[in-house]
Amino acid sequence: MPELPEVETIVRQLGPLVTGRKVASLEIFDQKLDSMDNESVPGRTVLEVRRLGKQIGIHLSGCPRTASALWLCFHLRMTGRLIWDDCCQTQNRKYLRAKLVLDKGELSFYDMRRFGSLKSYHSMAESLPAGLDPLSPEFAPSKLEKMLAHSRQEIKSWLLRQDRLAGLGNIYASEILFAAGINPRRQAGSLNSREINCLHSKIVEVLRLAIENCGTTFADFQDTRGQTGSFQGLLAVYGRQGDPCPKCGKPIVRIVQQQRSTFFCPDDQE
DNA sequence: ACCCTCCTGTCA
DNA sequence: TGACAGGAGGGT
Repeated sequence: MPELPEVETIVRQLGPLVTGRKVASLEIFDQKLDSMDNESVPGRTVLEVRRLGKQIGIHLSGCPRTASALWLCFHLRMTGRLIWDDCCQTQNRKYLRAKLVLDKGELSFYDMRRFGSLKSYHSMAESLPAGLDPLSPEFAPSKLEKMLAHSRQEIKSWLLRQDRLAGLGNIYASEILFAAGINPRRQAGSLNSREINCLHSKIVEVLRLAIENCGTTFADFQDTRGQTGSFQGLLAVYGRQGDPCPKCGKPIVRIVQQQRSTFFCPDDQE
């Protein structure tokens, strides 16, 4: 499920639930996550929960064994879910990959496709060579213009590059380009100043609106409380090939770029 | 700058 | 049976 708005939703919920709690244990059930050193986690206290791009970082204090603080970083990839106190047994236990047990409550990491990851770092920055967060104050039109300059990559593909902007994914890339009226096949470096300003403002607007709506949910439940987002009701083009374009009424078209679907309106996106 | 792959499941 | 799924690292 997770692009920036969904991850932000999880982080906002998780923060108040776990901050100040003490870690009792970290259980790993999937061999793919075995590189995680779960012995070094018990006894630490949760200091904060933060998002970096699409990653979720749980900041842990030092402990008697190790003085230095630690970041537990989750990346949910396609099907990862972090579920707080799964009392309702809403999730299929078969996909339980790890569990962080606190002095009160527990956080379960489910992941059907097992693309997700859990690793520990001494700082969050080292977890990924991440690009700029599009919701950070540093993200200005001039900055976007510099990043786009000379790139011959198609703008849709460029928007998915986490080493440039960290957090956009396949849904919001299509939605943002539709809102900005920019054809997904345009070369990134070919956008003029007017288009870049528009793109910049739509990136921020679409992400903020999606966060206000707790993200997009396709399957049943997603977030830490098993709640669903509601932004799927506001999607203009994603998954809507053949549906009438909200602006002009002509059919939305689906194309494939780098083996991934892109949805757009050929009439409204030049 | 692309294509494949990692997994498991659903749907046409 | 084959296409596709909200992601991204690795190889060419």
